[in-house]
Amino acid sequence: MLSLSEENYLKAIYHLSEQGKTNVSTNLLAEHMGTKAASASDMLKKLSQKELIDYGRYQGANVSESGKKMALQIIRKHRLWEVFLVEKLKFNWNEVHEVAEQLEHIKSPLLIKRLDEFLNFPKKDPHGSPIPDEHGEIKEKPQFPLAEKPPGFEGLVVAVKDPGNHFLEYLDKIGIYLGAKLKIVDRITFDGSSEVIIDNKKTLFLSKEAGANILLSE
Amino acid sequence: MLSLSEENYLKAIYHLSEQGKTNVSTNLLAEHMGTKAASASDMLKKLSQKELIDYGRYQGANVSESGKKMALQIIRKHRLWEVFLVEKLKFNWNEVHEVAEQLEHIKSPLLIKRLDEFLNFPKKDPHGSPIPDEHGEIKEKPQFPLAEKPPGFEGLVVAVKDPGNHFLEYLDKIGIYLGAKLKIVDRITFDGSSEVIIDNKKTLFLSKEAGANILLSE
DNA sequence: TTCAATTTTTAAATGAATCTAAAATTATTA
DNA sequence: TAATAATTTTAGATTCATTTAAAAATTGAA
Ligand SMILES: [Mn+2]
Ligand SMILES: [Mn+2]
Ligand SMILES: [Mn+2]
Ligand SMILES: [Mn+2]
Repeated sequence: MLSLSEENYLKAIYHLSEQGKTNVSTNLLAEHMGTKAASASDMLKKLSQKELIDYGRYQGANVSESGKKMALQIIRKHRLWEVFLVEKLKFNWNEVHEVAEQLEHIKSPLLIKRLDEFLNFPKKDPHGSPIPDEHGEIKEKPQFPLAEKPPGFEGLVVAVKDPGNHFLEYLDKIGIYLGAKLKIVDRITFDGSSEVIIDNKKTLFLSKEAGANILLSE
Repeated sequence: MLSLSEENYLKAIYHLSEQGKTNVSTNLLAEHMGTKAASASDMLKKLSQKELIDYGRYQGANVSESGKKMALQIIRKHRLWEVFLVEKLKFNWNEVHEVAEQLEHIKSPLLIKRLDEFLNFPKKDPHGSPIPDEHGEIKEKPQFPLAEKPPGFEGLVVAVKDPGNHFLEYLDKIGIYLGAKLKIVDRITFDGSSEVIIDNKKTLFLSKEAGANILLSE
């Protein structure tokens, strides 16, 4: 059984791998965990001993098959709890992550099975991220950062790439939500920002950064 | 902020105090926690330093005012989660305690406020124990162990004193549940057992121990 | 009321998770 | 490619929760 710290580190390594980074470095991991490199280095050794990651000194880490499975189960729990908080307890989507960070460590297979049933087997968390099934399988339709699509493109807002608090608050403020219909009207060459229309109604300008963080369906 | 261990020890001291024991002893506490006396002794010193208990070397411990408040908040969370598990996730009443033992440590005032609302402000947990309100107030109607009431007495089953797994399973098996109407028909002098009728239907014999653990309303 | 049994505390160790500082290794750049 | 810079690991401490063993205090029985 993994400790709370082991679970959090393993999840971080998995998430960093997903973001393209292969051979996750000690410094990057420490930064993500809010700890120092020495601590991350110790943990890499420990997770490696448990064969949850492939790791060699100075070489960086990658999740192993069993590590990936473990990580996905933790992520499954995290996202199911986030759905619960929003759907049942009326949390705002920017209030759920911290609490889910705690709830994801509760040990009870029955609890997760029943929670999944209670929530009617949701496929997405409140930020549009897919919820792995009990075997760690993820099915996700193709989605694209708004900033990468040309003017004229129309799609639905299906997720945010990095669901940070401030970004979600900003989306609330400007009226962008999951499921909103969004048409790209123009791309400003000067700064890479986008002019968009939401639900055929409101026109908005989104910075390059915002556009990179909003994911659209085809 | 209290650590997980501190919370569990404090709660244990509170529960033991409630069971009549004044000046909770190191050994008794250790036994309840499944640890050794040395560990309990260390923890008593620590909780005393934080002024959550009144304690002097060799003198035993009693919860202080602030300690009682803390303990009742943890118990509030524990019991709200138990209600959630039974009412919403269809757990049996004998499956909830272990999971609630974990869930009670989740730190989020908003979560508990919303959970309480979601459950429609329950006053009792699935074993009939009262749920303290947000100020730590408990209101409970008088209740009596079945074994202490004479033949002829009629009342409702309102709680079990010590909701251990095996006892709850046993109650399920013989058809006793919270809210059942129960009439005491006879008391057997030989072994202190009781003959009872449930819901004016089924006649049963209950051991002295079982009778002491079933609480009836007036 | 004394002294032996019991209880409680303290001392010394261990393992987990963290830190700072120093050493080792790898990467960069002049 | 050799020195320097950056990264990573290791060494040595610290804090927390636990243990075993020994010492101290209390209790209670003769
Ligand atoms: Mn999250
Ligand atoms: Mn977490
Ligand atoms: Mn319980
Ligand atoms: Mn607990």
